[in-house]
Amino acid sequence: MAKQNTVFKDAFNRCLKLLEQTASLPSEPELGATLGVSRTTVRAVLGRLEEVGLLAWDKRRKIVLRKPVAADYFPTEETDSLSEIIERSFMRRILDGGAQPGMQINELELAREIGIGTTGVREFLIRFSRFGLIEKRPNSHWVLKGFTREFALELTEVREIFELRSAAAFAHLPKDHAAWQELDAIEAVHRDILADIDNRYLDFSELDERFHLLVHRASRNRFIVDFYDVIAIVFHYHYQWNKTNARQRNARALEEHLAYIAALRSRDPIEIELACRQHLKSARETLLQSIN
Amino acid sequence: MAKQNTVFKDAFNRCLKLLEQTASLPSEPELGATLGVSRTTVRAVLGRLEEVGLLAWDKRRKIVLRKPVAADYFPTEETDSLSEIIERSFMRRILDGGAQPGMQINELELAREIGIGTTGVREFLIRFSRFGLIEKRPNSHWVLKGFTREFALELTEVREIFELRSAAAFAHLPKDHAAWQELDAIEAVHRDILADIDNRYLDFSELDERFHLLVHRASRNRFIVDFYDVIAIVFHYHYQWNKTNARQRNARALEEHLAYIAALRSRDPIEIELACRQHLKSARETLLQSIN
DNA sequence: GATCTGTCTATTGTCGATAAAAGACAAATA
DNA sequence: TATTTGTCTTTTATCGACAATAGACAGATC
Repeated sequence: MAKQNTVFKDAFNRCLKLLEQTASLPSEPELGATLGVSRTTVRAVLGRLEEVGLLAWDKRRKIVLRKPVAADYFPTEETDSLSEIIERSFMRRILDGGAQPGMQINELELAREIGIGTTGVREFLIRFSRFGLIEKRPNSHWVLKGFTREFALELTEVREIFELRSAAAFAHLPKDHAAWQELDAIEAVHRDILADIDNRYLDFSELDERFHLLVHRASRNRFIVDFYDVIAIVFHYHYQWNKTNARQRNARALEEHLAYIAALRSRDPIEIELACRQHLKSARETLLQSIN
Repeated sequence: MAKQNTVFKDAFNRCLKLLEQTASLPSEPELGATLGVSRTTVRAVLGRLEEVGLLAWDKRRKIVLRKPVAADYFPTEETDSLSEIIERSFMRRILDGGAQPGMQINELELAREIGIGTTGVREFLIRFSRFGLIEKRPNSHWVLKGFTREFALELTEVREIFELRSAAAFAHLPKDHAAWQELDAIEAVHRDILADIDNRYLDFSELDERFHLLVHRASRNRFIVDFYDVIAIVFHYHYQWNKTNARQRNARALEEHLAYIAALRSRDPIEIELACRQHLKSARETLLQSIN
């Protein structure tokens, strides 16, 4: 096969979700915009919906015939794009400890294990190299530098420089800037999660990313914003991996975020710096604890 | 062809340089270490040297038969690796102004124009994307963000943060650290070039990179050191492109470097910061001038 | 006994081919 | 007249294949 049709399958699944709530579907361009795919894909989805008897489709008339059931959905394994599959698989290896620093990475072997072609692996490794965890020896193999203490310290050093700067810049955003509204929304989610912390503490990871990215964006500097990708991926997988004391840890981080948000609202540089430093310090400690 | 033999050709050319100075060649492993290639390539080089009558090769005996002439060398176009070719070609497009911000980048078209396969182009674009000049729309094209004023400002902002920090760290390196010797060597080259500035002002570009990279390394932070790649590539091509007042500009930068080096030697944080800021300021101005 | 060479295998770099997905344009419809 | 649909072309994502290069191992040589 030349190209996986994951875009189609994922769009199809998301379209089924829409079907659960409406009696008919909108026009092709509108549907395309909703699902974030091209009309070509929309038509393929509609075609399949008709085929399995979910939809009567004739030009502009798209009538839902029955509600979708679980069996109508494509399995989730088939909707993940190649890069998602390989990233997860690769990070698991690194974080699960099966991978020692200094180890060689073999493209072909990796490709076989994940069940994809070498091109995919190569492109992934190139993209991934910017996270500083691997390094290429030209005309030869990649070397795993490993998720070490040094890595974590170097990462957090730059993070702290950038975030302190971004937080300071946040205070200078004009009052009508969309970031303030987003900050309100984020704060509300914080309170929601805290109110039901025992059940929802795992929602923190995603919220954490959303909040810090918002702060970094205030720098209006693409290099600072892009660097947040590195932090996000490390913390994302770190949260998935290290679940010890997760409830307590996340509760504490949520409280720190609330203090940080309040400081941002105050627009007082000193308060902002204090709250930011306080939170970054515990984030660093959490990360370091998981290494040794 | 599956793979270019540029490694072989480049090693061959560098081996010819060695031949100009000796009457016989060392063992295969030693030669490999000198040229930075594997024994396989060394043997291919030796084989060719024998073929063209430059060398009598029998096991350990490798006697030079005649001095190489210009015609023995492979043309330099053939010794550049694919990534070098494509990088140069691509940067020329961006900097020469033929490329407007917002423009779409077509992989196939680019590949045809440069005369390589699409895989090479894709991998290059992925690697290149970390420089912040292009951006990918998934399942669709790349977008050129362009070498704009905003780009230059964002780049120099981060550069200044990192370099000030690295310069401060430099002062704390132990006295016997190899960096101090390298600093001496770099200073000597500065004086050499200044003494013959009219003929050698174009040597500045390479020296500039060597000096600033040394400073950045003092941070002992891979993210800071890696970021220097972005700066290096931009300034490298910028120097090649914008030759107006190059002599004067480089002479000034050389003087600033000397003051900066003296400040580093003094280990006085305030002097270092002053000299560093002074130089970074004029570097930024030079870069900005070339844009508008 | 250490290093070198001959030989062989393993791995990377690059290509062209092909299905999926995006996107352009004109005719149809409301 | 503004959308929508039908049809067609262009472009990307992914694969497998193969030459260049790296690297391993045993026998040869100093």
